[in-house]
Formats: sequence, C-alpha cells, structure tokens
Amino acid sequence: MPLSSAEEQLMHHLWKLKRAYLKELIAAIPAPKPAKTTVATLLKRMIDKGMVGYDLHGNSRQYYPKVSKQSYFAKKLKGMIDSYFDASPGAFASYFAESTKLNKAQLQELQDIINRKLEEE
Amino acid sequence: MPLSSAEEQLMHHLWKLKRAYLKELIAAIPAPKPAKTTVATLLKRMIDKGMVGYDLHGNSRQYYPKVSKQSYFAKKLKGMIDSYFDASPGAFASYFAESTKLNKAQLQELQDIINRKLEEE
DNA sequence: ATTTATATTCTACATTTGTAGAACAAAGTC
DNA sequence: GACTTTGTTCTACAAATGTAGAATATAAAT
Repeated sequence: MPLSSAEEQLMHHLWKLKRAYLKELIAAIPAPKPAKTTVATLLKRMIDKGMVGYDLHGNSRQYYPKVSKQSYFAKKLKGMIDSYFDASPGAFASYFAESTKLNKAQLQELQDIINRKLEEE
Repeated sequence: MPLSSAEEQLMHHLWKLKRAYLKELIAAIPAPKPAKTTVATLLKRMIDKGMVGYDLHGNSRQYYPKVSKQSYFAKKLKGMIDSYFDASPGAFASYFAESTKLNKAQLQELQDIINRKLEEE
C-alpha cells in the first residue's frame, strides 16, 4: 500500500511535526495551501493505508505517523535497488560512489564509516 | 512527467531489449501476460510522455527508450535524496553506508572507489 | 446564548492509471 | 485469394488520485 505523491508530501510534514492537528498540518504546508477538506481526505486515506494514526483530544484528532520516515525510506530504496540494480546493494553502492559528487570531507566520512564496518568483522 | 508504475515496469523490459516490436515486448513479460492492447496503450502513453520513441519498419514500429535507465534512475534518486535527506547526497551516503549490509569484498570495492576519488583532487 | 474557530463526514467530480474489447490494416503463408 | 499473425487505433470503463464544497458538530470566546 504505497502512498500517492500528494499523500507522501503530507507525510513529510507529519514526520517533521511528529504529531499534529489538522490546523497545524495546514500551517506547515507552504502556499498555495489546499482546502482543509483536501487535507482531511488525504489523512483519511492515509489512515486506511495504515500509515497514520491519531489520538482523540476532545473532539478532534492529533495525527501521528505510524511508519517512521527511516523505515518508509528504506523500503522505497530497497524497491529501487531491486528493480534498477538487480537486487544488489553492492552494485548500487558502487554506482552511487562513482556517480555522485561528494566533497573531500564527505568522502572521508564515508571512508571512516567503511573502515569501521570492516573492523566490525 | 513521471512514469506510472505499470509504465515503469514496461520500461524495464524495453531497457533490457534496447529496441523491440510489440510482440517482442509481450514475449518478455512474464505471465500473466496482459492483452496486447494493454501494452499498446501503455506504449502510446509513454510516447506522449517523451520516454519512448520508435522507427517505422514496414507498417509496424520498433520501439526504443528515449531516456536511459541510468539517467532515469539518477533523476529518481535525486528526487528521493531531495525529499528524504534535505538534498544532501553526503547525508544519504552516510545513511546508506551505515545501514546496508555489504560483505567484505563489497566494502573493499567501495573503499577503492573512494580512494580513487580522493586522489582525483 | 450567539458567534467563531476548528474539525469531520459526505458527496462530487475531473484526471490519471490499469486493463482490454472491437474494428481495421497490412504482411506473410498456404 | 483466403487465412493467420502482428500491429494499431478507438473506445470504454473501473479504480485510484487530487481537489474541494456543503453540511454538520462542537468547543472556545464573548
């Protein structure tokens, strides 16, 4: 049950706010702001998809993500690696290291991480 | 003009075949195979989106990708890094190196790539 | 108590996506 | 020349997506 594009954008705001009432979510969206009912519809669909939960506070709801940004992202990335790199994270890693322009500090940070990983064996 | 999910799947076959007639494309799709008109409709939409071109051979068309898998993928990944890592490839790289389970050979390959990159300065 | 701010539900409708039948055309085969 | 294979176009329709008005509820403010 993947989120649609509009739903995913809204999810980003919810991840940032952690918990939010409708009004707060709308406040977080940059202009042109959608109608409140538009956001309400998206939230309802996201709840149906199991991605959002809520607590009742008084008569209204405080919404929160039921899936962390990290794990949602990890799933998306895995899907991409599966289809574009034949399910090989190593091939993807090589491609990424090769193609991306990182500065010296970033490259060194990566080196450190990899060295640590190698020592963990 | 992003491809829809069904279109993207078809695109993968076209990338693999490089050039293909409708029949060849359908042959490449695993069962349950869609109706030929379904594939024809998708191809038409992909042509409209500028993702596929074709040469006329006799009365029928040999289709080919107008966008390489590499560049299409790069765009997708950039979109994800923009939205999930605040447009920071470095942050993404760190996350990825940290979270993915690569074996020793893969880690060393990465090291080599990074070393080469560092020397290129 | 009346107004106001906020939220929710229901309904609606245009667009996009997934899927395919019907009809027609041309090229190769018997 | 009739038949088969392959391809294309047109049309269609259900489901998903993007967007929002109308109606309604309720809590807070005055």
